Amino acid sequence: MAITIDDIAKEANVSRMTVSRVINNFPYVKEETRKKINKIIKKYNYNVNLTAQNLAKGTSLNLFCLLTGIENLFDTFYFIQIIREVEKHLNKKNHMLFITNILNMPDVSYFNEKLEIISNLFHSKIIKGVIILGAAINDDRINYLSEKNVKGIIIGSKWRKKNFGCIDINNEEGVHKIISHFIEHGHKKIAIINGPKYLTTAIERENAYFETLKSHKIEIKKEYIINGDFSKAGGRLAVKKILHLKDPPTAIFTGNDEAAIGVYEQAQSEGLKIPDDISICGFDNIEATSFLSPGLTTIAQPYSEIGKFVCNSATAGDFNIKIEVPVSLVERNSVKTKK
Amino acid sequence: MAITIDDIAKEANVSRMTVSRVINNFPYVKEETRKKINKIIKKYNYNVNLTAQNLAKGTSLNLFCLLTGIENLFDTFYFIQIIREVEKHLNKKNHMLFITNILNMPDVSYFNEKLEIISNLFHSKIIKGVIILGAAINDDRINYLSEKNVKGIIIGSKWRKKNFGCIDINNEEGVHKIISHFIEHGHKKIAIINGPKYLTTAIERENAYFETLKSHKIEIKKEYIINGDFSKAGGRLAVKKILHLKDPPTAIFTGNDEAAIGVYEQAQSEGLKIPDDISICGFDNIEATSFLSPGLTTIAQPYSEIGKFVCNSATAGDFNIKIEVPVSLVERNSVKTKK
DNA sequence: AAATTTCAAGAAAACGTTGACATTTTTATT
DNA sequence: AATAAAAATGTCAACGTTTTCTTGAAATTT
Repeated sequence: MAITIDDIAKEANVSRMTVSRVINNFPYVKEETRKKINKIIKKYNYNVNLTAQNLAKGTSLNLFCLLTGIENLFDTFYFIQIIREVEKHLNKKNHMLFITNILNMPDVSYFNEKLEIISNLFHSKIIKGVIILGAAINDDRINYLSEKNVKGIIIGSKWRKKNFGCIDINNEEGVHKIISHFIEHGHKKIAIINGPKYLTTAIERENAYFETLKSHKIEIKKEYIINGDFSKAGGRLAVKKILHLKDPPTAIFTGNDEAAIGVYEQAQSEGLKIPDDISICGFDNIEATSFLSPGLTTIAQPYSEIGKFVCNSATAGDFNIKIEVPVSLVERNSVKTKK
Repeated sequence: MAITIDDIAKEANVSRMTVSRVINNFPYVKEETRKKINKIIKKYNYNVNLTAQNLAKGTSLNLFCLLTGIENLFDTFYFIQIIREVEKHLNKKNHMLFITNILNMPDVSYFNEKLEIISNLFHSKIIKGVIILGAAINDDRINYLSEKNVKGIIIGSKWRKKNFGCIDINNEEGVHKIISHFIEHGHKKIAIINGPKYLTTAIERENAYFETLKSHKIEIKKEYIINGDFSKAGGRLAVKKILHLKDPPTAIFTGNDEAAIGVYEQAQSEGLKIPDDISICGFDNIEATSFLSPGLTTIAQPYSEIGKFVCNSATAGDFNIKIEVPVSLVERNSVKTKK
């Protein structure tokens, strides 16, 4: 049906091989012949068959599959920052990113089917590897792929699995910077809205909160630890609880920026002024917080750098990495000195 | 390197063909042989080579590529609703959706390279078709792909191109419902914050605004037509302008929901009460507006239905469609009767 | 018991390319 | 002009499957 290399060869009165050389820009083709062949290729709108090419060459296409779960609108805020940067760097290396959506729920129909396809695409060298965002501890998707010897990189998790490298930020460092920032501003009553325990991110941030307070000899109060889920709704709920305490905190560290958005909304809707009545710090520096007023002080993830690491490792086909990148404090206006 | 069908055949002491029959679940293999072969396949973790399979069969993988431009955070709000539904329906038919990000900017580096890859993937039967979201009039990406005889579907645009079908909502109907809704509530001073002229969506909505006002014999005021860009910032800016009019409108139709978010923010930050001081209607019913208070009255796109149409057409390989789906008014609390 | 049908399996070619090697043509050197 | 070197092109097998055709054995019918 479609035009093949043989059709072009016949029309040009040359062997198939000469056409192949032209396609692949190889030397040893007379300029005149090259031009003639190129003209015919244009004329017939011929496309190399990547399938045949791949089979013959034994090489892989420069495609990566980024696995994510975009059901949750707000996860998307974080994912999108990473995706943009990973993509930017991959583009530079002439690689292409495909995003696909598979929730971490093995009982959802098509869970196995889709992962099976990914596995097959990988082993058939159609995709070079998988990049996963938002992986939980014991993530079922990764377990499945790892078992099938699919290789890839996990972004934003310390949980590790055979065949998968991982890259994550230094959460301890970030939390330390936040808590120190609060303390420097005279705060001692510091609450935390933590995240779900199936994320290493949440665990690390919570533990670092404990450690830092301890090292500053500040008493850890149970009432100041609010179980959240890194969601906006969780942020709102947490504020409602905290406000009714006899001795409310003066500062809140929300485990991520999304929860901070909820905190802002609830606090402001209850007539509280930020930062006068309550100081807040987030974590992640997602673009979506740029709409908050006053500006949210938070920890910036080096998105671009993460993208670069992922890209280098992925394009080199070296998935056996474990990288931790540093973070920085972005001071805006949500923290005020306590008198 | 990787295990092939021949390796399995040799180990099982059968011909390659028998293994192939087992892989494809064909008859005429003794149950005993089948079991033996399956065991060996498991043992070696053998995967069919899709590349070879595709070449031999001449078939296509069940993959679709959804092309979008997620640079803009807010476009994402709309895209994600569509993507979710398209995907849901494709899953049901055992097809898989890959999302990839290419901005409609031909001068951006890698523009051609990436589109060329997509074209090749299509012609090599690795992807079955392309689905495009957020296409502009004369969209460069579509022009490129269409020229290369890549087939696909354009969602949310009336602009048509060879090899591409399109599916869109009835914008006239939606606008008519909004304006009528305003008028029924006693409003006659109705402003519009329109969208960029390179989107058929924006043009249709604006034209329908004129038509509907005319048919109701309401004078069209130039000051009530604000040039926006379907963005939140545009919404804010528009409100600033409108407030300083000597004779301000009592109702605002924002061309989409995103702009409505901006309108809410600006209006509320200036102390205006919605809907008491100003009534507002959006368009699209994106999930992100669920956070607005009071709830935004808007036009709901039948996302699920759109997804179904796209899916049916795509899986059938019939891209020669032109579908328009009806919309409905979702009444919430952003419109009040004018006394 | 012979003839027919069904079942189980294999052999060879094909899918559209490229890699390794071989051959022919052109150019440069003596 | 003969020879060597370089350039241009061609041949054939290979990549890992499936399709089509063939063969032999087993089961069924006559």
